[in-house]
Amino acid sequence: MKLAPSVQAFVLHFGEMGSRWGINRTVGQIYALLYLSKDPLHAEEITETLGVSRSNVSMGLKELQSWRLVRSQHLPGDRRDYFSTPEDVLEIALTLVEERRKRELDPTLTLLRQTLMEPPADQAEEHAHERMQQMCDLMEQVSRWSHDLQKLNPKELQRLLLLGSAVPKLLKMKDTLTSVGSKRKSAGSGSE
Amino acid sequence: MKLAPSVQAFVLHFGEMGSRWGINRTVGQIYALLYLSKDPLHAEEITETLGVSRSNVSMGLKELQSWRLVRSQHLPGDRRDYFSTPEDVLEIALTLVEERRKRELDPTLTLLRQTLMEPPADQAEEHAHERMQQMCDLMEQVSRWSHDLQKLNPKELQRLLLLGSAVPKLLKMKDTLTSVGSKRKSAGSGSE
DNA sequence: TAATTTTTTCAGAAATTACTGAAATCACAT
DNA sequence: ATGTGATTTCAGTAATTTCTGAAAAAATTA
Repeated sequence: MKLAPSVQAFVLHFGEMGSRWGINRTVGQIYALLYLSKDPLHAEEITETLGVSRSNVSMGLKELQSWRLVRSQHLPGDRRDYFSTPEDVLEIALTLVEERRKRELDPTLTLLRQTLMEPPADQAEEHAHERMQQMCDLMEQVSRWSHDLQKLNPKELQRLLLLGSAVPKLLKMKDTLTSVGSKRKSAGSGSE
Repeated sequence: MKLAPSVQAFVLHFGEMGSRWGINRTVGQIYALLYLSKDPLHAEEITETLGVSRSNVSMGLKELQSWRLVRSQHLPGDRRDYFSTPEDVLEIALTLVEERRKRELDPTLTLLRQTLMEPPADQAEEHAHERMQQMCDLMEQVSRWSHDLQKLNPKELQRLLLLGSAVPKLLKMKDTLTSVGSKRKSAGSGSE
C-alpha cells in the first residue's frame, strides 16, 4: 500500500516516538497506520506497507492488542485477521490511561503496600517509610482517579476535558453552596 | 552507605520499573535513593551505595535534573555537589506531568498542527486528516489540562485529587446552578 | 483425513541503549 | 599561576532490546 506523504510522515513519527512511549518502533508504526486507515488491514498488508518482517508485525499486533489499542475481526469470505483501532479518540485515551496505570503504577503500589505493612525496624528506616507512605498515598489517589475516569460516559468526559482551569472555580462554587446548607462543616478533606 | 532491607528493595524496584517509565535502571535507582534519603547525598556516596560507576551516576543525575526531579545544592565547607529530591509529592507529580507532556505530547502535537495546515491532496488523504484532526484536538485539550494543573496551588490540587468520581456530580450541580440564572443557554460546550 | 493458508514462536543476528574507565575539564584554594 | 579535588565527557564495551527467517502450530477448507 502506497501512503500519502502526510500519512507516511505520521507513521514514521509514531515509530520514532515509540521509544518515549514505551513501545518499539514497529509497534508505533503499526498503530499509526491502523489509526489512520479507513478500513481494517490484514497483517500482510501492514508488512508490505511498513517494510518489516511478517513476524515482527505479528508480535507488534499482539502487543497492541494486549494494550487494547487494536482489535481484530474477520471479513466474510476471507480467512485472514483484519485489524483496526477503536474509532473514538476519547475511548482510546481512556484505554491508554488505564493500561498505563496497570503497567506503571500498580506494581509499585503493590510493593509499597507490602513494605508499609511492616513497621520500620530502626531510626534509619523510619524516615524512608514516611516517604514511602507519602508516595503510596499519592499513587492511590491517582489510581482512583484513573479508575473513576473509566466510569464516566463520553459526554461527561468531554465536559471534564473542556473544563480545564475552570475546576478551581467550580470547587469554590461548591464550597459556597455547601457552606450555605450546613454552617461550619469540617472543611477541606473527605472525598465527598 | 548500607541500606535497610525495605529501602534496598524500593531502590531495586525503581531500577526495574525504570524501563517502563522511560528511564534506565541507574536513573531509577538514583532517584529512589534520593527520594528516600533524609539528607542530600553527594555523587560519590550514590556511587558506592548503588555499586555503579561514578560516570554513570554523573549522567544519571544530569538526566534527573533535566526532568527537574532532582536538585543540587552546596553544603558549607564542602566543595562537592549534594543532591536531593523535592519534598512535596504533589509538586513532584506535577513536575512529572509537565515533563511528560513536553516529551511525549508536544512533539506529536507540533507535527499534527503542521500537517493539518495543508489541505488533504486527495480522497485517500482526506480520511487520514480527519483522524489526525481528532487526535490533535484531544491532545490539545489534554495539553491544556496539564498546563492548567500547573497553575493550581497545592491546596486546590489536593482537593481535586480527592474529588475523584465526585466530579460528574459537581458538573451536574453546576448545570443546575447556571440554568437557574439564565434560562435555556446553549448547553454542553464552551470552556467556561 | 490431508492439503492449504495464516499465524505464532523462537533462536540467532542486528541495532540500540546503558555502562565503564580514562582523560579532559572545571572550580576553588593556596 | 599552580595544585587539588570534583565533575563531565566520550570512546569503547557490555547488556538489552528489537527484528528476522525458518520452522512449528493453528485454523480453515476440501
